[in-house]
Amino acid sequence: MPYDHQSIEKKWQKKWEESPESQGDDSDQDTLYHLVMFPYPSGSGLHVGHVESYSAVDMLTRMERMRGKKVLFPMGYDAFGLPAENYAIKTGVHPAQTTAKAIETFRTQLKSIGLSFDWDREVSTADPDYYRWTQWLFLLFFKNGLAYRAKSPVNWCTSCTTVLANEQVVSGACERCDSEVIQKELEQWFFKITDYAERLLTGMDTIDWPEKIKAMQRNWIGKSVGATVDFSVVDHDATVSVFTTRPDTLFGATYVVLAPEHALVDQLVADESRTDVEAYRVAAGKKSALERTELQKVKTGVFTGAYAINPVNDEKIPIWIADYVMVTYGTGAIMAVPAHDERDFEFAKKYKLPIKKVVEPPVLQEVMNPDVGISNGAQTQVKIITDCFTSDGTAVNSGLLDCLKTNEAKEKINGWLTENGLGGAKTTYRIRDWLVSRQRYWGAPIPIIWCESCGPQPVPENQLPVVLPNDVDFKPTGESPLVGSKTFHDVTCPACSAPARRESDTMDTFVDSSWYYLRYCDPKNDQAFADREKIDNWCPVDLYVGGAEHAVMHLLYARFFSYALHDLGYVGYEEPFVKLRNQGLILGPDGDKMSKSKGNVVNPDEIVSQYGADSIRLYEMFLGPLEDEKPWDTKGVVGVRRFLEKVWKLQDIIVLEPVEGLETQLHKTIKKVTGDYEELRFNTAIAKLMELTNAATSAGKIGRDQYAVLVQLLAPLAPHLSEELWELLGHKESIFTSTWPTFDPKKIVDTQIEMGVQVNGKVRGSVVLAPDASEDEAMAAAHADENVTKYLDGKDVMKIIYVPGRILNIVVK
RNA sequence: GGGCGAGUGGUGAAAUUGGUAUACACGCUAGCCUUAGGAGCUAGUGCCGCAAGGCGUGAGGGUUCGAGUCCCUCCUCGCCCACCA
Repeated sequence: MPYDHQSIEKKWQKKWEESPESQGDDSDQDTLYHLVMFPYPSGSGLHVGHVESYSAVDMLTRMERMRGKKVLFPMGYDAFGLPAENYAIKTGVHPAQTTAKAIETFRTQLKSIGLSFDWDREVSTADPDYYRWTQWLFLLFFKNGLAYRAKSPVNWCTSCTTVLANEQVVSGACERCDSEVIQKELEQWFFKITDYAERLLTGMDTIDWPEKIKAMQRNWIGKSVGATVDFSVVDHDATVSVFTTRPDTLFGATYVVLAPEHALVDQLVADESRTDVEAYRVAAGKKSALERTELQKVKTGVFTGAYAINPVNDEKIPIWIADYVMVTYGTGAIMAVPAHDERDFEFAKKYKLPIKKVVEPPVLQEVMNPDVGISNGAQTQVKIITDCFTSDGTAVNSGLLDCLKTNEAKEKINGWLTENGLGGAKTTYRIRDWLVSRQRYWGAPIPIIWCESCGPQPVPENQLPVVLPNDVDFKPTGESPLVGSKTFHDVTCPACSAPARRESDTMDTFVDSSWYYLRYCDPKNDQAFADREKIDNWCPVDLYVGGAEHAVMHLLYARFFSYALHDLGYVGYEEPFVKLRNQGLILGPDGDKMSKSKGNVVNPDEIVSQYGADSIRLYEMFLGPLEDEKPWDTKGVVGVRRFLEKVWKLQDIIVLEPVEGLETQLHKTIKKVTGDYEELRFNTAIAKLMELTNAATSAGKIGRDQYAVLVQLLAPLAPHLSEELWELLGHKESIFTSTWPTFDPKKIVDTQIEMGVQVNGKVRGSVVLAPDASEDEAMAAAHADENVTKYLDGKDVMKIIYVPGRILNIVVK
């Protein structure tokens, strides 16, 4: 009987559907929560990249369940979002229809690869029963001061006349129509993620995440320790406050720069400079974010005609505006110290501004290698960029700071600034509050009602969800399509009953995905987003797997939500995802990123029908380490398919008694495979299973119980085939109700091992020995090897290094 | 400019963490079988060399009995961030 993947996979998928494996009730003690990033249900269906991460976690989940753990492993859909809405603009087909159809397709595809999701817990963010709680969470944040409304510059597409999210701006242009994106000042809704900047930073020390993701989040949060310094303005009743990380260089400040958008510019600018300053501000405002950052080669600026007083030495220094200073960072103003900052140096040279040296570089010093204890001759050369020195050193020309090292000088000047009420130590963060409102249709409506007299009022909880209306025109106008819906827009104020209007913006879809893993814990609950006990039973998530592209968006937002919900008493922990792993991109066969335009997209359906679900699962895991980028090679699928066929054929050579010669290898395989699965190292686990299969094939026989163990080890990877073989072995119950095999430590000890013999460090032969053989025995064996003795003849043995079981090295002269 | 990571056969990749480099698989070569095969089986396959032997993990140094692995100096590639004061 040949291995017929199609009938086997159909048969078992049907059985799993009819009697899904119990995932345990919510009061179980021995629980794990395995999570994969839920997909956006795109019209093009499941991608091989989805298969990669879902298969990996499915395998670990199946093993843990066989080891007696209750594992929550849910799936859902991140169903709101732009593509469906854009499709509606083009075709008039309602996003709800497009999305529902795509979800159908995804579900069918996911089931076709035999993933053991708990389908009872499936969620969709576009479902009113889901977004009702997204809205509820918005109101929770609103009532607790974590959601607020403010004016802010946002990305504006001139052609689509609509706001774009940062991620929808590609190289300064609209991703949809490729036209220019400019900055526009609009009033928007924000979440106060900045309140959590420090905790989001320090919390990372407690979680097992890839260093790369942590680094990206740290960089995004952008903590910077320094000081503020207040400069009074000559002939004006005004103070310019600047932020600097080098307060120790205050004596070297020779001018002050404000961002063009800085609020004080209007007040300070001298009449004779007004025309120039205005022209510069207009020009800067027109520049896109792209131009302002990428055309950084040339710095430009304009003198305002005003002067500031350096508080530490009473020097009168000019105030400039320049767009190399960002209004959004620090105080939007800097003190320029050209002698010790490259940007200021460049600017000062261009505009002939004075450069004053206040830090002396340290002298050259010899560095001792602490490991060796002797000088290795390496030296640290101080970095001198022509006349600009940016490293630490010793203060000079700095009055009270003279002769102090940079660190000491910082401390001293900060104290002085504080004492004199002129500023002092200050830490800033680069992260900005999260802009969550979108002038879009296909998202969760923001549950706020605007009243002339009462201001923004939360929609009463018993009126949630605020359901998306259907009487809308999707054509972009610059306003949310919801404005056009009379049934939606015109309401009464919940506080005073006066006529009022409903907020017409919807929420960023990242709000939906910031809490979805909580909904899985209790997906049918209509009293709360989830029951606290159920959350605490499963959460935090033990293992989270998904793409690295979400490093500073979803993964940061979800952490913020978790911290906020913790503080408000809704969850019992701060960090939501204890362990995170990123799957590497699967590239096209040509080594390029898969894309429709390149025509190198591999459709998993075709692989499933031709080779089988078990083969595609196994193949994607066998490709290489989960976290690496790997090119797809359809020919490689043949290899794992052959392996499955070999396993299938082993049925023909089953014997009743265990085959002695396979016993050690079997137990070593149990050990290796179990450990590898735990670490998500499926490629080496599969290789080990192949070796065992090859060994059994060569031996021409395998014991019935030995075969059963092999099938069990294979079960998480190739669930359909393993179920079938398990049944053929005479079992009535699913293989996944069986107990995961354990190895016998006594059986993994080799009685004989092959060991290399080196002469002067070069391998010259090998000997077969007991692993605990004595040095004399090892030497005797080595002398019996003529290739070894050839190199020993006529030489004196100086030294013998013998590491039992590892190596014998004979040093001769 | 900053951060993270990687360079091993023709290809995807292994290497018990300092102990016989290239496991496993693809591909390729030869042979067998077959009407045929994008099927199966057997053997071979790092490089140079007829051989003995030599050389081999991006390059060059170092430590060590022994280095893909540790240390130093470089080179190349990938990803992310970037006028952040």
